[in-house]
Amino acid sequence: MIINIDYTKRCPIYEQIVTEIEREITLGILKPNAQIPSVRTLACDLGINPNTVKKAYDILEEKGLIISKSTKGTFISDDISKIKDIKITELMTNLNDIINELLNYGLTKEEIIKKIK
Amino acid sequence: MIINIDYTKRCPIYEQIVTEIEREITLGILKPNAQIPSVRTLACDLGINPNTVKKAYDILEEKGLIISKSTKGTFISDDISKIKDIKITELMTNLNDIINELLNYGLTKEEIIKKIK
DNA sequence: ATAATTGTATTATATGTACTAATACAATTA
DNA sequence: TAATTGTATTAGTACATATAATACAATTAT
Repeated sequence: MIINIDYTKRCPIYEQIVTEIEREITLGILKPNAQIPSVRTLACDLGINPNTVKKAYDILEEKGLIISKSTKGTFISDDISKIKDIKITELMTNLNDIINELLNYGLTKEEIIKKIK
Repeated sequence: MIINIDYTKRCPIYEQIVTEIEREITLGILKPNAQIPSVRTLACDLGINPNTVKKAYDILEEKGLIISKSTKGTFISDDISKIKDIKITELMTNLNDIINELLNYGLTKEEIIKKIK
C-alpha cells in the first residue's frame, strides 16, 4: 500500500492515512477481509512513527472499516456496504456548497454546467 | 460587521475573518474605500483578542485588499478588481476535484448534472 | 485642553494537536 | 527459538493558535 503523505497540508498524517484507506475501500482497491500492512510495516514504508499509523487504524476500526486481530494482523471489514453511500453524500454536500457560492458570485446554473463539461 | 466564528472548525479564527471579509468584498457588501471596524472594536464584537484581529488585517493588507492608516482606521482598498476572478477560479478548482472524485465512485457526468439541478 | 480612539508593537503565557522516541507485554507464526 | 503481530504507556518536542497585559504616537471628538 502506497500512500502519498503531503506534509504541506494542514490535514494531519493520520487523517491522510484514514482518508486514503477509506478511498481505496470504496473504490474496490481494498476488498473485504483483505489484510493491510501492519502498523510497523506501514510506518516504516511511510517513514513515520508507528504511533501515527496506530492512530489512523484506531479511527478506521472505530468506523467499522477495518478489524485488528492481535498477533494476526489488520484486515478490511467484511461489510463495507455503507461507506460508499456515505462518501458520495459527503461529496454531494461539498458540491452543493461550492455551487451555491458560485451562484453568489453571479454565475448562472448554465454557465457552471457548461464548465463542468 | 458580523462574522460568525465557528470554534469547531479546524480553520483558525484569523483565517475565518480573512475569508469572510474577502467574501464580503467580492460580493459587493464591502465597497472600495469603505471603513471597516477597528482592530479593538471587531475584537470586542467577536469576543476575541485584538491580536487575532490584527493578524487577519495584516494578511488582508498583504493581499492588497485593505489599507490600514495610522490613527485613522482601516479601509477597503480602492482597487479590488482581481479578487473576484481569483475567488471564482479557486471555487472552480474545488468543483473540479469533487466531480473527478464522484466520477471515480462510478457516477456519470449526466447523473451529477441532474443532481445539480 | 482633555479624553478617547486609531494603528502598531512587544513580551510572556497558555493551550491543544501532532508527532516522535523508547519501551514493554502477550500471543502467534515461521 | 526468533520474528512478527496488535496493543499500550510514558515522556518529550515542536508548532500554531490564541490570549493577556501593556505601551507609544498621532488623530479625533468633546
